[in-house]
Amino acid sequence: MPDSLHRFKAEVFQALAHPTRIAIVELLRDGPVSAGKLIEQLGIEQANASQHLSVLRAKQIVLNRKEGNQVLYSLRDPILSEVLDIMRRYFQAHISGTLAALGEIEKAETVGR
Amino acid sequence: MPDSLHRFKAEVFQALAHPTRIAIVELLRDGPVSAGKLIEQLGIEQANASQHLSVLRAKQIVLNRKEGNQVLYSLRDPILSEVLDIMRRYFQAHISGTLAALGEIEKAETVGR
DNA sequence: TTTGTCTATTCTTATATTCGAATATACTAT
DNA sequence: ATAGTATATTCGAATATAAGAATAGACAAA
Repeated sequence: MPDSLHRFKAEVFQALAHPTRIAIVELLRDGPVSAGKLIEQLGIEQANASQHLSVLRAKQIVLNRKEGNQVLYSLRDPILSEVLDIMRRYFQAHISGTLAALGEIEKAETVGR
Repeated sequence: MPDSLHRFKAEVFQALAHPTRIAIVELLRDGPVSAGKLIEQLGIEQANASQHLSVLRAKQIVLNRKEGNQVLYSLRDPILSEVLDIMRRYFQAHISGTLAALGEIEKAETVGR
């Protein structure tokens, strides 16, 4: 039954399908970071960050351990950094088209008009 | 502003964050396939498949071209297959844990109880 | 033109996600 | 104990996504 594989992958993608959560994964790339530091870097509400961390925890993207007063988060598997690296290449290969598709650009389209 | 990059990546992940759409991408791995063939392989409602294809089109994951009566879909960039390959490795590395996390297993947890 | 086949869109309903605000819990220090 | 700091959870409102049913459009064959 291949669909449980698909479901699993879909859940991982779903967990990564938010700008804040991608930012979190990238911040964890070089080693564990405390929740507080993450919140500071992200510049968002504490509760909101905590919710996103909760999503990543639920899908086992990140691990957390208490360190005295605070909670250290880390990437469970660096393989996920690889995925983001590939996404970076993908992005670079398609910048113009994808930015346009995302509605980030309306200029340069009207050059020939 | 790094956040537009994050937004872009998040949108791609979002597009892939559904079992049916993952299945579609995998079916397109070895070359273009018609919408009809896809629907047949997926075994879902025609309308539903078409909606998922629409999502993939909107995010530029797939390309489509009319071929007489039908519409041929293809992967825009095979790099996405790579991503799925990596996901497969990720999955294999964490099967038991992730299945448990996805609630697919309750057995073997009660061994020591 | 009419009919049949293939594909896309729209509509509705059900469910999920996201956010901020408020609250709760855990640990440290006094 | 009490107070302070760090983190998590709960709640409610707004928005997004998913599915089937029904409909529409595009092309091919007669």
